[in-house]
Amino acid sequence: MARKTNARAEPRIPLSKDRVLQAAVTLADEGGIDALSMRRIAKELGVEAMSLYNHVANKDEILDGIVEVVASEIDLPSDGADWKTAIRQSAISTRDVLLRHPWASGLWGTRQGDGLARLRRGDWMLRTLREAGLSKDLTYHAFHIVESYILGFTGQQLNFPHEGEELAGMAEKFLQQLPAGEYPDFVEHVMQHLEPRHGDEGGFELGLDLILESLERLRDTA
Amino acid sequence: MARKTNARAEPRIPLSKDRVLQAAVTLADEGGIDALSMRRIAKELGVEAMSLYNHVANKDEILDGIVEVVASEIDLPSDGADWKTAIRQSAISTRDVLLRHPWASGLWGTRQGDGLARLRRGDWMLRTLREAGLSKDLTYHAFHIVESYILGFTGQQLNFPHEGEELAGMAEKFLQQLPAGEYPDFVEHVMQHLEPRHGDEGGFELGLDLILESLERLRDTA
DNA sequence: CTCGCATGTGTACGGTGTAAGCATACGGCG
DNA sequence: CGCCGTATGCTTACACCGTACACATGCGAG
Repeated sequence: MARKTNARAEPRIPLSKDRVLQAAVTLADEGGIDALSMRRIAKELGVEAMSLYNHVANKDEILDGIVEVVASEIDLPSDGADWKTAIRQSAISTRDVLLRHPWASGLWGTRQGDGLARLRRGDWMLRTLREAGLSKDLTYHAFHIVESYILGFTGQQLNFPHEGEELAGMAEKFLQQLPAGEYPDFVEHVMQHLEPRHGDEGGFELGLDLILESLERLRDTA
Repeated sequence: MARKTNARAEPRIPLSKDRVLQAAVTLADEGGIDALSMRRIAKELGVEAMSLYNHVANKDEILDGIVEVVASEIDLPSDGADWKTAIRQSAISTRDVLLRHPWASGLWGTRQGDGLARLRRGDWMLRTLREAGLSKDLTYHAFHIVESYILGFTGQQLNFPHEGEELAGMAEKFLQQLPAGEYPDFVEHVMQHLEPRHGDEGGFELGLDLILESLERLRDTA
């Protein structure tokens, strides 16, 4: 009553790049990356599609942006701890974040990734390796190796149905249709995936520790 | 003159799933995965888009199919060689194939992958590990670790501009725009990418050997 | 020869990203 | 206070996408 304008009660929060990215992340989390369309993001924000373009250049910028949002969720342990446990923690955190946003690992691998959050993370990891005493050259390769492993493992894990229920059903159908007995080792592997003890929790850390210890050995023998 | 029908000289090869997949691979190789549309594949084959549906159920089947095409290009060394060199060779071949079809690693990581070629490869690798004397459990994890590394490393390499020329240009622009001196280790890493001696050839095999030797050590101490 | 089915075509629908032009509302200025 | 420029949002439109559906055609089996 008091104000003539603004009869609507809603405070009308203005749009912003942050709000757009936030909505995009939410949408992707709920419906997968294919659910991300400019029109749907707009609807989520109670707005028309073209309005988004006042805050982002195009859809690519949104994709880059949500990867950055995800990257900024990754823990980078403060310095002081042993380098192996530090990298271990951040690797696990990276994996957790990527599993929390199942669409992210695909984008992470596809986009250039020159955003601040990813840059900060890369720098942190390189510094940690350097301060651990790895040579310049070894650090260069170690970085690639560790990153490859984290991304590769997580991506692979995401392709598999993670919920036990779903896994069992899919595995059964899969085992039935493949040439009977022709690929016994593969069959065995699928069966192992069904064993409850392989929750794929230990698997990741096992390989990670393998790599970290190898790097340490390389450092000490070089 | 002889035949009344078939005035056209062209023999009119009939369509087939194989021809469709072949065209799709060619198109993706030339223009990237985004260039793959039903209409464009059809045009490549001198046909209308809807005709493709007589040979494939939908676009997803095409995507699965071209990943299979790629997978079937991978070398699986015949048994007999040392297990480490066998896996080494096939890993390198896998990487080469994925680099040859830059769109493939994305699909490889995204699709379920229950095709014959991928299945055959998986089985081959698992068998090789088993015959190398790894335990059931260790084989299970070793498989994931090696696969993760191959896919992760290759994917990462693909995101970087591979041609020296392009790399140099991008790196320069990149280095200029990032907060000056704030991320020295990352800067150093980018610089290392520019050094000719890091053609990323050795890098892949270095990490690979690291992993294989670690697995061997695990096998012998278990 | 004829019939039926496999193969290819044409059209249409709902979806996509985004270019261009228009409406409006708000902040800084006189 | 009033004005105005600019930032923000809306509308319309275009080209392209995957594919459902109805139809044309030609070839092989009876």
